Amino acid sequence: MKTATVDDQIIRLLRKSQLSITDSRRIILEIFIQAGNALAHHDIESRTGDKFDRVTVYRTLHTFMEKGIIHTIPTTDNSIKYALCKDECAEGHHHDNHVHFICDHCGTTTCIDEIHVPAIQLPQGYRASQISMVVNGACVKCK
Amino acid sequence: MKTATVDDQIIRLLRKSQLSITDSRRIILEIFIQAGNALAHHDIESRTGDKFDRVTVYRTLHTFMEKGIIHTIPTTDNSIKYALCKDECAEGHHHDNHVHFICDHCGTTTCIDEIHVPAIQLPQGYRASQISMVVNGACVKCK
DNA sequence: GATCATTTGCAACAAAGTTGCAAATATTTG
DNA sequence: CAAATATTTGCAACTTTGTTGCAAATGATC
Repeated sequence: MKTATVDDQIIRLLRKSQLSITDSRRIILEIFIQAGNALAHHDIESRTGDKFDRVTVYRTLHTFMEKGIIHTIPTTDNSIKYALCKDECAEGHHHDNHVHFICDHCGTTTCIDEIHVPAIQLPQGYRASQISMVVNGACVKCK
Repeated sequence: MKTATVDDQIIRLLRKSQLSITDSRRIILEIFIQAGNALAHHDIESRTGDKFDRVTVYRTLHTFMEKGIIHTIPTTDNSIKYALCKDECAEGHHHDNHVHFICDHCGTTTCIDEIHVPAIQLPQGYRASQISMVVNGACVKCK
């Protein structure tokens, strides 16, 4: 069965992150995997309905962040978007060195893994720890 | 007098944007000019005290955005930061093609005008309208 | 399967943002 | 310059978003 495989994958990921296997974590991870793109807290809430308390969703997202399972994408619309990390993300230390695309029409936010953030030369005195690049425009569907 | 000059500058800017000259607009613009870096809604509110209603600050920022007087800087902490645009910004159409720096220690957000966002090659089908680059790290003061 | 640690839901709250409407302030016009 | 008109502001009420403490429920361990 196909679902069983995804479920195995999820359980392995949670184990690896030293998290106990709970319904909310399983389901929220599944939502991320099925979505394939970045989701705001709100998106997750509307997808889980009233299966979980709002607070649980907040806490689950925080936990996933701490464990390096998801990462945030900066936006200008007062809504943090979260996306699944690739395997290289260590605990509390993200390497999401890829470009993010936000469609102005449908709002879909995608990680463009193929494209890395180009290096830049900062002025004297600045020290960079993280660089992120967000591209707005029209996505493949909305073009 | 020095203040008179700044005030003239502000009045000219508001006229140019076809906005009526009101206290809130004058004072909020002055705050931006004096700050020299990006400010969140909250920062402005704490600087104006109870001189204006909270709603007025929201509306003033929206108006400035529409008129291309300020632009937003994407952040991952659920707080939109606003910064003054350079003159090239047309109404509703921003060209803030520079790199933004957010200090992880003091939170100061600055526009690094000297450094332009490097061009990137998006995959087939995507069309970019705006690219923004945000660098996190330690600023000159906090290094 | 009992014990212990962790997670969840609930309630109550704080903060952030929005909307409609009347009063106040700007701008325009005679 | 003052009256007429247009715009902006403050207030009240509300929605949405995010947080915290604590008891009950669930998961892990032996």
